[in-house]
Parts: sequence; structure tokens; C-alpha cells
Amino acid sequence: MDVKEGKEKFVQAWGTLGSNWGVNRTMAQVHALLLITPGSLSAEAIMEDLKISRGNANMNIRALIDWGLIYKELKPGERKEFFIAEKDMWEVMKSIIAQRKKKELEPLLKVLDEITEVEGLCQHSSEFCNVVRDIKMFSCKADSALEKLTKADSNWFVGTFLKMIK
Amino acid sequence: MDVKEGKEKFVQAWGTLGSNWGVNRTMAQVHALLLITPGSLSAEAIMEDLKISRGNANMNIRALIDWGLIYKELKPGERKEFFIAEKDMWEVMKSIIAQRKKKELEPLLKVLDEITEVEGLCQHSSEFCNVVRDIKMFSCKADSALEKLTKADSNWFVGTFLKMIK
DNA sequence: GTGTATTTTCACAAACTATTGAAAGTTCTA
DNA sequence: TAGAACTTTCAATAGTTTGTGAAAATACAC
Repeated sequence: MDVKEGKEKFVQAWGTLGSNWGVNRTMAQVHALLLITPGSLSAEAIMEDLKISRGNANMNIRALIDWGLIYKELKPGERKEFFIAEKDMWEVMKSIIAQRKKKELEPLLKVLDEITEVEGLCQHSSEFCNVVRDIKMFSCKADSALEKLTKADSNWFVGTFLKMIK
Repeated sequence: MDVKEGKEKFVQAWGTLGSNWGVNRTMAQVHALLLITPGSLSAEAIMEDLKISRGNANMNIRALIDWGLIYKELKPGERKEFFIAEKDMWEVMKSIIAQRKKKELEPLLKVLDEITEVEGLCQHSSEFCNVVRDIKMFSCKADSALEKLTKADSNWFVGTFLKMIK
């Protein structure tokens, strides 16, 4: 396997993994492509490289910008927009965690709060009451841990998090 | 909202959340229903309650058993199988984390290892080399943290993990 | 063994998600 | 303001996942 094959493999693999992670395959591929490209690429170049349509490329580029994983880069004298990936993996990880927290954890907390308001819950159904209470406890803790993580810097991670797993 | 409505809301909500989590909606609903049911339920009862077909109920019940989230319970004198949920939320969380780690993280580690074997990677493409190295570092750390988490007991979590987020 | 209750499988249908490509929109230049 | 270069939108289509229901398999009682 040479470097070119390795790159192709990486792009394909990131795409496949993306779908296991609830991220659209094409979005993950565009991200992978930009990650391993030293400079920036135009929408055109991305379309050609991944053999995808203009519309598809555009939609997924926008989504990556929303997630904070890539940036627009305007070159003087060029009318085209170019895109470049955030290369600091700690930043990449934080963005991904923030998005997943928003999508996966926050709706859960919201529903649990609504249910907790049910009158007489714990008198009428202690099973249900206990389940809701326990889930609430874990999800609140997970939420604050992740909140802290996404606010922290890389050194904090290396320090605290690694100490934890020793 | 009374207790019955609250329960329905919980089952629906857990189902919706499940799909944000890469879990099939019905599987999550069956799980929710069993979680808030004090005793055990037969496949029949689950079908009726959630208005789903026999085949669907059967498939998702099997999947939940695989994940270790529910157990089969055989009642003496009854030919039907009954199912009961694991109610210890710490165990539930560990099972879910273990499954997601297997599905989301392990394939990533595998691909990274394959790519690392590319000859002369770091001579020919330092950008690519750095990206692969950084992703590898983070994912190995995440993997060992989660591994530790799924092996640990609830007290460890309360102690170590909470200290970390303070 | 035979009949009955129950579970499992599987081809097909329905629902959902992603992708395309062409048309509409925008921005810049002269 | 006209026209070129480029970006965005969106209806149609392709692809994927999930659910159904009937038929096959299994387990049990007699």
C-alpha cells in the first residue's frame, strides 16, 4: 500500500465510520479529504475527488462549517470559495462531542424534566419513579462532564482524564 | 399529566432518543416499556402495548437480550416466555457504552492500524501522517477510558468521574 | 407419535434518508 | 444593467433501514 492508496483508504474508512456514528457518509468523506489535504480545496475539487454532485457537495460542506470542522478560505483574486479543515484534533474532538451532546443528551434531559413534573409519581408507581430518578442522575452527571470537557483545553484532558484511567 | 400519560410519554421519548443514538426506535421502546414495568411481560403483551407485529417484537427482544439489557424469565407452569429489564441503571449504562464502543470506536482503531503500516508515510506526506497520529492518540485514550469504565463499579464512577468534573 | 401453543424466519411492503441535476439565486466586473 | 462565475435550493429518484404477517420451525402435553 502506498501513500495514495492509504489516503483513499482513510477517506473511505472515515466515511464508513461516520455512518456508525450517525454522521452522513458523504459529510465524513468530505471531512476526511480536507483533513489530509495540506492546503484548501474548492467545492469543484471536492466534487471531482469524491465523485459526488454539486448539490451534495454543497450541502455537506455547509454542514461541516456548522459543526465547526472546516472553514471557508477566500483567496485574493479568486472568486471561488476554498475550504480548509481544522487540523487540531483536540478542537475536532470537542466540536464532535458538543454536537453529539446536543443531539443525544439534551433531548433526554428535557423529557426527564417533563416527566418529573407528573403529580404523585412516586406515590403511584415507585418502579417508574426510581427509573426516572436514576436515569436523571446519570444523564446530569454525563452532561456536566461533557460540558466541562468541551470547555477545557488539551492540557486539562491529558492531565485529568489520563490520571483517571490509570 | 397523570402517571399513565407519563409512562406513555417515557416510552415514546425513549424511542425517539434511541434513534438519535443509533438504536432502532422499536428496540428502545420495548426497553422503556420493560424498564417501567414492575414485573415481567410476555412477547404478546409487548406487541399489544406497543401495537407492533410479532416478528418485529421478536427481533427486538432478541437484540435487547444480546445487549444484556433484558432477561428471559420462565414462569413455572407457563409455556410463554416472559421478559424483564435490568433495572440497575449503572449496568444499563455500561452495556450501552460497551456496545457503542464496539460499533463506533473499534473499527476506527483497526483502520488506523492498517494505515500506519503504509511505507514511508511520514516522509511523503507529513500532513496525513500527523492527522493519523493524532487521531490514533485520541482514540486509543478514549478506548482505554471506556474500557476501564465498563469494567468498573458504580462507586468508582461516583468517586473518580465526579471528582474529575468538579 | 399427534395436536397445540409458542417462537423464529424471511420475502415483501412501507417509511425514511441521501443524492442528483437542473433551475433559481447571488455576487462580482465592467 | 448585462453577463459571467459561482453557490444554493429543491423536486425527483435512488438507496437503505425498519416493520409486517404468514409460513416454518420448535417445544411441550397427552
